Amino acid sequence: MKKDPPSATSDQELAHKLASSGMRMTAQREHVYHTLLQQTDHPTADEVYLRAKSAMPELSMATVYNTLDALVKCGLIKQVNVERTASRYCSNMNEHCHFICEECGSIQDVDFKKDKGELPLKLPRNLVPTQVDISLRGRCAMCRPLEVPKPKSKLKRGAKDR
Amino acid sequence: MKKDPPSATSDQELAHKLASSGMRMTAQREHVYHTLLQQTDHPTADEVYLRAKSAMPELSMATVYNTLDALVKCGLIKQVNVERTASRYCSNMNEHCHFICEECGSIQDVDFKKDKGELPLKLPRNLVPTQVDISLRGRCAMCRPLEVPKPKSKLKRGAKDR
DNA sequence: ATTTATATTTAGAATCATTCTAACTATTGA
DNA sequence: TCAATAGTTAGAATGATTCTAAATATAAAT
Repeated sequence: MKKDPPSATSDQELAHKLASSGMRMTAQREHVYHTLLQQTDHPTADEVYLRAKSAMPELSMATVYNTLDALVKCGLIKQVNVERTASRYCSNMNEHCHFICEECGSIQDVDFKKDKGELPLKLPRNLVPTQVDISLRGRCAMCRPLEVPKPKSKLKRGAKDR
Repeated sequence: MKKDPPSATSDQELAHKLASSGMRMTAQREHVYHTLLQQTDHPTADEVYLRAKSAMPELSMATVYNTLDALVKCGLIKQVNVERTASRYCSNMNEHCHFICEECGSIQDVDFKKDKGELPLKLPRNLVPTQVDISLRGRCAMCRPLEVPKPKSKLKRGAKDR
């Protein structure tokens, strides 16, 4: 539950990446970025705004949008569009995809396997994708009614449920 | 270029699928559906509205939205959300995914291979996806600058830069 | 340090896709 | 033929995002 203090490494990375895209390091950008690092759920711009505003009350929504754009352009965060509702933002920059719970709307990261081969697609030679987005839909563990395993005749079920 | 006349088979399928979802067959639904079948690009609701309206001028935008919803619910069309802009609609009901051109915005269908194995994902056992969406981004054949073949060592580089 | 140029922030207005509302019309079934 | 239900319509409302223009901060050049 304890949150890390703003780490020098992430600040340096931020400053560096911003600079290499010709952008300046500002208090707002630093703060919004740290807000994103603190909770690795997938907040909307509005949620980022509310969280960040509590420690920086003058912060505006417009700045949050500008900053999120800037961070996406620098390659520090990802914009996640799995629903038709508000965009969500993700500070996990490892290659991964998303599982969206149709019940509660939560989003979880799903990693690729190490030896990710080719996708099973009939992709014409003249189409060269630079990016692949995969999203999965279903019910998360919390929302799925617990499956009652078929009772095995010999074992007593549920012993460890207590 | 010639378009097929409304086919009896598709009308029957429409009537049947609507009925089995407790919905009625109406002139507007039939017309919107045929509009979608005529051009297999991936029109937005607005584009469907404009195309359909030309032959049925009293048609309203609200009805187009209602109808597209109804058709999606019946399993006759798919809603395609690859951009943050307006939803697009697709009458190709084969399992497929989409290639979006970052240059011109066009969308092409990409089929899965027959023997589509497992996706290369580290999917926790407690997550059971009911739907998988894959979208690819890149430049389509039209927009990709023709690849200049690598100059062989004998040729003077830069000669053609003049 | 002071000035100048440029980037950033801000509040609020504007936009765009979509959904909602409420009155009207069409269809179905008693 | 009448009542019940479903569908259509125009326009208002909504929600996320972008735009605007003025104010402020930062960096660069004297």
